[in-house]
Amino acid sequence: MKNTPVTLKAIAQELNISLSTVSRALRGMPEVRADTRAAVHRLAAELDYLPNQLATSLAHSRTKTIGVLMPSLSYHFYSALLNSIEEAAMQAGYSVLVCQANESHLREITNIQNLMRSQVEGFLIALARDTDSYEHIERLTRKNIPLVLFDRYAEGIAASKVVIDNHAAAFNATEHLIANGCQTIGFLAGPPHLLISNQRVAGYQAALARHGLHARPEHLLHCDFTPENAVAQTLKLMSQRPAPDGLLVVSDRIAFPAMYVLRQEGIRIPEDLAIASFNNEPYAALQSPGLTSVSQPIQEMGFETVRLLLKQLNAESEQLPLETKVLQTQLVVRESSLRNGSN
Amino acid sequence: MKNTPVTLKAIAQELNISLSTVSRALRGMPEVRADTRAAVHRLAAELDYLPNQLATSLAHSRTKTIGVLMPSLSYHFYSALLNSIEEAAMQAGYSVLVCQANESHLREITNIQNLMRSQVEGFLIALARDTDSYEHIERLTRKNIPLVLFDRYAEGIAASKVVIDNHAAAFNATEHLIANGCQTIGFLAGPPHLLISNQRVAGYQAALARHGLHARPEHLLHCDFTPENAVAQTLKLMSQRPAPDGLLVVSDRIAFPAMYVLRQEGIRIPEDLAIASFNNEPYAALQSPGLTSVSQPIQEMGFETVRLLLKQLNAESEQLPLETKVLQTQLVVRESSLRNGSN
DNA sequence: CTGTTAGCGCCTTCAG
DNA sequence: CTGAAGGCGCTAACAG
Repeated sequence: MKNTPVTLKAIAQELNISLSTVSRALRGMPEVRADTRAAVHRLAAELDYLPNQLATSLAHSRTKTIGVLMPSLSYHFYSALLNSIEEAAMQAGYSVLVCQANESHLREITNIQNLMRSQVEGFLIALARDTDSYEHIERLTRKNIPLVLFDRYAEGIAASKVVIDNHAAAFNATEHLIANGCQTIGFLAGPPHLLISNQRVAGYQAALARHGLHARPEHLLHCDFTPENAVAQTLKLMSQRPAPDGLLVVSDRIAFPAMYVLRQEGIRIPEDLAIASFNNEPYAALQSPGLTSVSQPIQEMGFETVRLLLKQLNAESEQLPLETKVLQTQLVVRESSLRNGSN
Repeated sequence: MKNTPVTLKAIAQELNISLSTVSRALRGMPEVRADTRAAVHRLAAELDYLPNQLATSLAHSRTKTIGVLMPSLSYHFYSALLNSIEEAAMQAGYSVLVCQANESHLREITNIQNLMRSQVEGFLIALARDTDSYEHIERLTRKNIPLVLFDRYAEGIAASKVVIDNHAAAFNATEHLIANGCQTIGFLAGPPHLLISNQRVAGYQAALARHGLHARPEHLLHCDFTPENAVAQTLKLMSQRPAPDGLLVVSDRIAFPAMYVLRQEGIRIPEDLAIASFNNEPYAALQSPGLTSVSQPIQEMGFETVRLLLKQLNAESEQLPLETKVLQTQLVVRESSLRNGSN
């Protein structure tokens, strides 16, 4: 026997009062007599009543929900970011609907549609690795749907965003390698169309130029973020002549497999090859040697992202000026890039 | 100007036909004339119509959604599991609503409530670390709400579950250490009330007993899964006399920091201390030395979990017999536990 | 083949 | 302070 769902109507009938009175009592509206309110609450508790959120949202035409689109939750960076986003959203009284694109452009598109169908009031998006056109995002902005991009964005999308200064961070990290005696610095980059990767490449190249070092194209290799590919590209890079004595990596996710295979190959870090990377995942500190890495303010990024979205959600006017929040990063220096002889 | 949401009614008015005809046309019901169907589809596409899922679900009293409750998505194991669950659910035409408890009992309770309010049709749950009473879960089973526990379960909950044989896996791993010459084997366990941890402890102790080795209580230490605590407990364990020459760890999440601090301390792996662990996360292979670890069939676990839930969702009778699916694990042997001299 | 009606569970006027 | 009525967007009989 299927127990009939406990609804406002059920409670009302049981108590021989009207449905609307029950609704008011349960929502703590002041104009309900104390004893009927008490009776309602008692019965509701007893029956374990939970409001049907679908119905509430439908009636309100308001879900108090925001959609979050992540490239992949298997990256520690994004799952950590999700935590801060969830917390910030909760504090503001919003729920979060999370989707992962699994780095796929197609999946990103269907995820956005699903979130739209679920009537999310706004979007928080970091682009998937494979996303190389942006009509699905622009469709959102055209409809004036509140949207904030974070971390992985793209140029030309008319949306607010929360990002770091990738160019500057890469510039600094490269200078750090140079200061530690590196003369021939390689770069393991992300996919060629990934903007934040390209910005980091540009910063790296600018630093080389600034210090009169030659940026050799054969020392710039692209990776797709899989460990296998990272290993392969690392080996390829090290087979170039002259071999690099320094290495900047676009992400710890690539740096870890790289360090692994370098150890296998008997290449000493940092003596033969100094390494610096991005994201400063917890595991970077647990490497031997510890991995020098650009730390991103994950907590702040999550909070800022939500803050910018809330601003749009609460805005009176439709056309809010776009904002770009650039967060500060910090190079966390560990042994992987420290050479005794230099600096 | 806020663009009025595009609804069935809007399309119907524009086309001067009835709302239900539009509905039928859009859902591909056969009894609609070809040309009106075409007109409807054209306009819907033009207006970028997306059905309001809240309304659809309300009308159907059916959300085709299952709630997934994870201890934390920052653990690679669980985010990988989520991927396979999402895939299996999608194949069956279900959406997934994910929550993370952040290892908190309280958060787990509120997450369940939120998912109930969202009218999920069933639950997939792995218990949070801090969960040590189960009324919130039993409330679900009492209401006959479809539920499958996976990985982290508890005894006495009347629910189907998908698990591994923790006792056997720990027994095997311990025997493997013994075969590699370990005489004094320590165990870094999880929190004292975590069933799967206790099962692993029992398996470890059984293996020791089987081989006539003494299970010293001072060689069994509990960790809370934070890296800091893992480091502290590792140091504490190694300060015991006699010092262990073998170590079993309840999870790679604890083994990684442990290996790190052991290296810091100049303790050689596996020469001084052979190590084996659980979960076989991708980083286990990237460690130096590679970490021997019990591999769980993540994909299969996700699929089985969904399959058992679907069975309940599609069941005619209310009271389906409970099922427990025990999946096979495999000890992936790497250098961390291999000693040349022994075996 | 199409329109009308009622209803999913809840909220919100508007009367009383 | 309480009840009745209408509506949120959609589906599902029931007529025609």
